[in-house]
Amino acid sequence: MEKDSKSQIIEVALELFGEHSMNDVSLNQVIKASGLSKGAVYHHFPSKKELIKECVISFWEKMTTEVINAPIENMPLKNVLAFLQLKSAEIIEEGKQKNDNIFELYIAMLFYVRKEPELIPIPKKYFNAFKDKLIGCIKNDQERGVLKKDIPAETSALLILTAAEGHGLYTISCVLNNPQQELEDLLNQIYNSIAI
Amino acid sequence: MEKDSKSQIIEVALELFGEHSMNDVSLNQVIKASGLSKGAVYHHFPSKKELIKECVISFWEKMTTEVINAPIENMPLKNVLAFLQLKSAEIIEEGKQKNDNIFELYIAMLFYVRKEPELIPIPKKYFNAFKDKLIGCIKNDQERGVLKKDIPAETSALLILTAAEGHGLYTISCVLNNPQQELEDLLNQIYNSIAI
Amino acid sequence: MEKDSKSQIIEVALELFGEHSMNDVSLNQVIKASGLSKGAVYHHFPSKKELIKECVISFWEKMTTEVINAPIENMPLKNVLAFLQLKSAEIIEEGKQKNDNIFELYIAMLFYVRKEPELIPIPKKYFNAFKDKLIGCIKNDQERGVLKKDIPAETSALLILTAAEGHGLYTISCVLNNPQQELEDLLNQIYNSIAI
Amino acid sequence: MEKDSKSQIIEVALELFGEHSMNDVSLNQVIKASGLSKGAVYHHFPSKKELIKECVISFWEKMTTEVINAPIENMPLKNVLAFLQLKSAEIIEEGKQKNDNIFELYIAMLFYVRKEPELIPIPKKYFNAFKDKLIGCIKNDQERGVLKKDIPAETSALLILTAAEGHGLYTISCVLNNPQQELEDLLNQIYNSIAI
DNA sequence: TATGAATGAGCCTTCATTCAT
DNA sequence: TATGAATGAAGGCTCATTCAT
Repeated sequence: MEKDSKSQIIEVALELFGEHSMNDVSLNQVIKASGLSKGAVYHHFPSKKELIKECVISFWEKMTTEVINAPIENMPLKNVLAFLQLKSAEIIEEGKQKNDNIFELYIAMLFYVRKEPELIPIPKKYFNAFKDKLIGCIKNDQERGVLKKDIPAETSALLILTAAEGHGLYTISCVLNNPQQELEDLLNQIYNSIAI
Repeated sequence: MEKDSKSQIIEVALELFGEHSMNDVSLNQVIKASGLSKGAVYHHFPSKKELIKECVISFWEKMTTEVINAPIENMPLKNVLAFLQLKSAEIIEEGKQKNDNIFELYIAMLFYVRKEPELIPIPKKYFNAFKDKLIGCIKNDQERGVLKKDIPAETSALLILTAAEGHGLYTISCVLNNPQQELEDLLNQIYNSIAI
Repeated sequence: MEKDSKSQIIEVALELFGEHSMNDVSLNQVIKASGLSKGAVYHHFPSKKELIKECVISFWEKMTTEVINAPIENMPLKNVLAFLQLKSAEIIEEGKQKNDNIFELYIAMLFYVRKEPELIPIPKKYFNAFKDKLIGCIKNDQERGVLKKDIPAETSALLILTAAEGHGLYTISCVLNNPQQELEDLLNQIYNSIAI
Repeated sequence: MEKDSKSQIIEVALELFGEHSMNDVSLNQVIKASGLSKGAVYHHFPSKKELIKECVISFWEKMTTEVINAPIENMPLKNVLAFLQLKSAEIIEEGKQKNDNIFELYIAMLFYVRKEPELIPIPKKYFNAFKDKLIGCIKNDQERGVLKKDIPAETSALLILTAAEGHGLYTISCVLNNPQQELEDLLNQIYNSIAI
């Protein structure tokens, strides 16, 4: 079955991309790890570039689904932020234990898109899905009278996202002293600034 | 003079690293661009890795000096934020016109350090210098009664930095619709939340 | 068929190793001489080291078969020694005419094994096959009453081998005046000392 | 003083040649180990080839002096053979403990001369000195009625030398089971065959 | 669909050597 | 005498890719 081999290759490649940098993973490694033959891989993907492209697409699709399925809907923002902290802690911990680093791959995936402009919509979809979910929660809380109504939900959501993103970057570059505490402080300050 | 050739090579390499990704620049390219011979480069740097290391160091030193010399001291925070927006716009514009992208290199430099833990202090110094400057401005404004005194300057500074960082990341990954406007919104919201 | 290319490469390499010293033969030379491409050679051998290893194995296997097939069985020792002299003369002559030198390669092969201890059994097999053949002849002659029975065949065989070996070494280092005469003298003296 | 630097370089080079194979030692290594500068070495030796040449000469001169000074004169052959065994054991032991291998270097030195025929007389001198010493001892013993007079001392000496040489070769190629015992057996058999 | 042998450009690195100072 | 910057050929090796089977 074509489908099987193909998606298996993508999966294996993504795994390797998580362990090393995308640039440092050769097709040979993917081939060896996939257990298939050179010809088989080239049968499914005309070139390495194409394989990577499909990996990027697959990656963002997974991320998007994950966000869409995140049990955030109708949560008070307070809880959402706690959820974010938890996720962050998880990723950091995982990065320490395993050899891979999801966040690093995530950044690489974000960057990759620049070279293939037709792919831009894909991470954008993820980003917007994320932002929209946040906006939804914020608006809910505004309705419930928990958050100030005169601060645009859009900007608040963006602030949460960018701050978390920047914090992640600083974290994996080992520039922060106590990443988890600092993330908590950041999100708290944001929350307090928009809470009634 | 050794100094000349060596620093020239670093300079040329950094330039190339700005145009393509650090990983994609071969020593041959550096050599060709430097106008020197293969042997000459290897005379100054025992390996490509070492050359990159010195480039990373040089990069962060430049960045740190730039921050330290930034005419931010004693500025009201309002102006500092305007200054940040200006800088951001500049970088974005430059990235569009030239082939290089300072921000992408900046991220790569941040990441590189993970593989060479002894280098971590170097970007950390830059980061702290930046944060300290911001904290200074915020405390000044607090003294002057422009900013709320009950919000810790430290966290506010970190919020500005992470939000700007995250915004940069989102910008170069083409995920935002109107980056400059959105940065303005973000910084405004932050400012308003801490202003009296 | 894999076999063809692979063994062809080994053959070509062994030829070159005979002409120059193993160390002085570059993979490029092997590649050029084999008529294949760089990639093809690396497809069959993961590294130069591995190629050399397989050459060493192939060399000793050939040598061993040659010894095992040598028409020495049941010959009187006298004739065997004459046979040895002939072989020696042949090798010396060949070395003078062609560019290669079997004996030099032989020594190199003997030495190589030190760096790859798992290969030691291979030349050892050759050596023992040779010694056993000699021992067989000596014992035969002892039975026939041609050679003294109180001198251990084992040591006599070893004496013949080591003396021939040492003589070979001195010959190719041009230290002897009349190698063939001297070899005859040596073997004669050994023979006489154990003959009745 | 030119003499000092020059002979120091040779000494250092010979040391390295003992540790690695002559081919594998680069001038850079010699330069680094000598503590001198590139230019300095090239001031003394026009090329690597010339340096090696002088090392070869120096090596054989040392060896020759050593033989000439060996306290063998007037010794009964019996003792000389015991002395040889001792020396052999020493070299083997040293090779096991240190990283270097005198015997391997010795062979390389013997071979080297083939490429530079004008050097042939140098190891030849060593070889002849050794042989002559042995001949002297044998003749002494013949006079004293310990050794048979009808066996030419020349051939006996050569037999001892070649057997020892061959034994050495077999020893360092790990082909023998009990090198020291076997050397003793060999020399004993030779001795007995010429003793009265 | 799948195999794996073959290709050749290009990568990082080492080396002997030259030469201005 | 001595320094060390510079040269460029060559070495071992990797890689994406092609293609006959």
